[in-house]
Amino acid sequence: MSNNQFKRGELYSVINGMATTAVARRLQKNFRNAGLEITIEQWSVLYHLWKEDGLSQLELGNRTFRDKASTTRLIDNLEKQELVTRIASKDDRRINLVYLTDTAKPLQQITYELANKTMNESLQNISKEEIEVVKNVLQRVYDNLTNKDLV
Amino acid sequence: MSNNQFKRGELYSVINGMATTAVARRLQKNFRNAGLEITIEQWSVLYHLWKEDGLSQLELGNRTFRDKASTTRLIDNLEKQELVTRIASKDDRRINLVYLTDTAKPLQQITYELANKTMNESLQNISKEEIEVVKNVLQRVYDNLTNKDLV
DNA sequence: GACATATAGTTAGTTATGCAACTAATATAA
DNA sequence: TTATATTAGTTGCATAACTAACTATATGTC
Repeated sequence: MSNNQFKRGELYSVINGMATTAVARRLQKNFRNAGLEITIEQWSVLYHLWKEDGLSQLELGNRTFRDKASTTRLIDNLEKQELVTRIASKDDRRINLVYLTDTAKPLQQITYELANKTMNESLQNISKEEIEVVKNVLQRVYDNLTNKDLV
Repeated sequence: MSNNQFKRGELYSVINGMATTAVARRLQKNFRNAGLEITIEQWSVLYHLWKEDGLSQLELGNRTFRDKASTTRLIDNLEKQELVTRIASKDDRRINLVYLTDTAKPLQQITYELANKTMNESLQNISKEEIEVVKNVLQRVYDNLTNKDLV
């Protein structure tokens, strides 16, 4: 069909996404070593709230590539740790708007630094041009799989 | 420190590995649509056994980038489905060698086809050269994070 | 041989994932 | 305005991840 076939022996290493998994693990380790109790999944939610506070659960799910059930539990856990609060929208009471608490705010600076540190560790000896190609290709892969229905 | 910093706004999309996640989800969906009951994680183990049957659990963990606890459960589930069996090594009874059953064998052909189909769907309009760059960079990222101790 | 150490695998505990079925609130149509 | 459909979020169920503590077997040293 397409002409872009991986050799079979290489299929798994690509699908597995070992590199991105390793980056996530390293970031988690860097959080833990700094005494931060949050998971990277929780951080991914906080990250988007620091950019724009008061998003709905559905919107947070979209931005972090999760379904709504996963988003619900993640926010449950963030609420348990008192890092966010749910506030029902005045306009539409089906919607929960998620807001950062004062506890969450000081985490922004330190976690950004740890994320940058992690990226530096990951990207040693990799050129800006290569990074651009990777980002671009991963985005196109993502678009290939989400912008059309399953055949 | 390094000169390869992502802009903050781009950090998450890279760390999250959205593309590889999307590929994994699509492969899972393609399995399900074909009536196959296995998860992609289970498939990743079968994949390595089809290449070389009778690996130890530890070796399977290494090849699929999992720790031993995760490998144990995955093989528990594969055994429940009667796709593999554990046989204690004669030489060292600590070691479980994992073997494919006759039930697993016919899955190889169909799952390889579905994996190739998934890769074709994912890699539409992406050139061989770009794919080479991505594979190379991801490998180097992985090496950066695993070939040395945490700072 | 006896004791300490290392290794392979298991188990417990916590978090996270996805799907499917459900509730509650809103929007649409008759 | 009442019945129907859609939407946002929750819950149940199953799988999977990692860490830490554990068991059993092997190895190494005295």
